[in-house]
Formats: sequence, C-alpha cells, structure tokens
Amino acid sequence: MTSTDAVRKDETKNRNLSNGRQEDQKFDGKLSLGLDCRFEPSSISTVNRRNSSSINSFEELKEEEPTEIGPPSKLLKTLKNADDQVLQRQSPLKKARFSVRARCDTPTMNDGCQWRKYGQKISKGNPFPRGYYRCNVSSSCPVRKQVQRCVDDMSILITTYEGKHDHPLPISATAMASTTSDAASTLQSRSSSSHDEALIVTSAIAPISTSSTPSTTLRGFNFNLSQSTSRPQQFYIPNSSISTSNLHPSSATVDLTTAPSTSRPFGWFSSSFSSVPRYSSTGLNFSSSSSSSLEPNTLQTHWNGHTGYNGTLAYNINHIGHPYLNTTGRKQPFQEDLYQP
DNA sequence: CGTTTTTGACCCGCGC
DNA sequence: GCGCGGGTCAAAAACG
Repeated sequence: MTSTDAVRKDETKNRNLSNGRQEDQKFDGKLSLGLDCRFEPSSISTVNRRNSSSINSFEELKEEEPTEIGPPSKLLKTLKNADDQVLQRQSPLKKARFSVRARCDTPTMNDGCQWRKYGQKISKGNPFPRGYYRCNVSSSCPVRKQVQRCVDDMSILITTYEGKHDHPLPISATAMASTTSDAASTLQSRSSSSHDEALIVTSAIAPISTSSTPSTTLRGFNFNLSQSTSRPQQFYIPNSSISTSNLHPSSATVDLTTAPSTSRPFGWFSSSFSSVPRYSSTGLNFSSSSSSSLEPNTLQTHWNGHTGYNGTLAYNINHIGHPYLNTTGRKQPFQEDLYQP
C-alpha cells in the first residue's frame, strides 16, 4: 500500500507537470471564455423562492470545512507536491474558500481559468453530483473548485473556490476564482450586515463597452481581470449578496442569483454601464481579455485588498454565447438534462 | 494520438 | 472501533 501510494504521488506529480506545460502555453494566448451562465428572467422571478433555499445551500458549503486548518493527513500527503507548498504558504491557518452562486444552465461556470475535472461525487442530501475541478493554468496552482447545483433550485450553480492561484494571473481569472476568501471577507466587511445589501465594488473603470449586438439579448457578462488601471468607479450589484461566516471568515459566498426588479432585469447593470444595451437575459461570464480595446473596463476592487493580486478586476459585458462549451471548447453534456427528474 | 472526462475505488476525518 | 461521507486518485473511455 505505502509503496503504491508513493508511486501514485509520483505519477500524479508527473502528470501535473505535463499538464502545466500545456496550460502555460494556453496562457500566452488570449483567453476567451464562453460563459454560459444565463440569468433567465423567468428564473429571476423565482429568486425569492430561492433565497431561503439557496442560502441554506451555501451555508452548507461553508460549514463543510469551517475550520479547515490544513487537513493534517491531506496536507502531509500533498506536502510532497509543490502544490501544497504553495497551499501552505498561502493558507497557514486555513484554506481560503470562496463560493459563488449564480444561475447557470451549464455544468460549470466559465471563470477564465482552465479547470480540469478530477472527480465527481454525489453528496448526501443533494441529488446533483458535485464536480471537483483543479486549476489547470499552472502546474503548481493549488486552486480547486467544487461545482454543485443547488438542491432547491437546479438552475443555481454553486461554485466554491479554494486556494489562491500561484500563477501570474494575466488571465482573466476571475476575482472569485483567484482571490477567494480574503477578498470575500473584505467585501463583506464593507457590505457587512445585510444580505440584501448591494455588492459594492470600488473600481477603476472606463465606461463599459460591449461587442455584443445591441439588438440581441445579452446572454452573459464577463468578469475580466486586467492589470490596467483607470479612474475609480463603483459598481453596485444590487441584490447580490456576499456572506461570510463570522465564525469562518475564510469562506465567503457571493450570491449572484438574486435578481433585481422583475421589470428590469439587471437594470442596475445598465445603469452602471450606460453603454450597455438593454438585455433581458444574461449569462455570467468570467473571461479573460487582457488587452482589448473592447473592454477598457477595469475595476480595481477591494478584492485585491488581501490577496496579493494587485491586478484590477474588470467587469466586462460581452455577448458571449456558446452554451454547453466549457473552457476548452469541448462539448459538455447538458447535465441539467441528465439530472432532470 | 494526445488530452480530458468519467467513474469506481481508495483514503481520511469525523461522529456515534 | 466502526461506519459514513467527503475528497482524491487513476485506469479506462471518450473526444477532437
């Protein structure tokens, strides 16, 4: 057993290394994400229904490992890997966790990073399998994410990020994916008490532009990371909620499923970005377009506060829509269909 | 043919 | 100590 385990580790190591090469190459290119998260107006109306359930679901997540202080055995196990060295470095006390809830039709949110699925499990109390992904952008990147449907509303996708990216992050790795808990706790400290409070992102941003066809409905908006800076601005994301646990500040959840008024879905967004055409449904898109004239929108967010990522976070509205394509462009089975009762 | 996903098995922590 | 459940591994299958 022990010898086989050792062999396992080595194999894993080698495999990871090879993967890393590949990812690095991808890194050079502009990463374009097709995010398939859609905010259906109809589903938006169901948000209220969700509120109770969804909150439960993500609290579940947080309680899973509230005090995950470097899992002893796991940590030791992984210590052999560079991954874990990074992990330890970044989280001396506990793994940072950052959950994002969003309505999404696709199996997983495209957040700008390359993710490799390494497992799937049916968790108790939830008929929908939980997917386990690890960041594939860098071979040593310790970031992992878990993706699971909300048990009460399968249109809601709960993505939990864990760890920090150890790579440069030129990528449009999303703030969510990259900054994890620290960011979230920071955010929460700002929007503290109320769950219904708008998410406020202080930013440096230029007016957003969109390449999407104005006449069509916006299916997604992108969250981009870029290193550029601009004039400060604030984003208000009403009805989104950030929650953290006082007990476990290292994990936080951003709830993007809560929609604004029904008559004007995402009106808040339009108001923030005047150039954004009116749209009725959206997809949440975390994409990476590092240097594009199309999206000079870069926001410096408080997310950067503690994360070591001083890059700016750019929220970019874009018309993207390749549902059922993941980051690699590979066709993904529409899992919802599979889960359909 | 190389890469990614699937999936069953395994490992480990935790509660009883 | 035992069983359960979550998380991970890795061989096989699927995909482009």
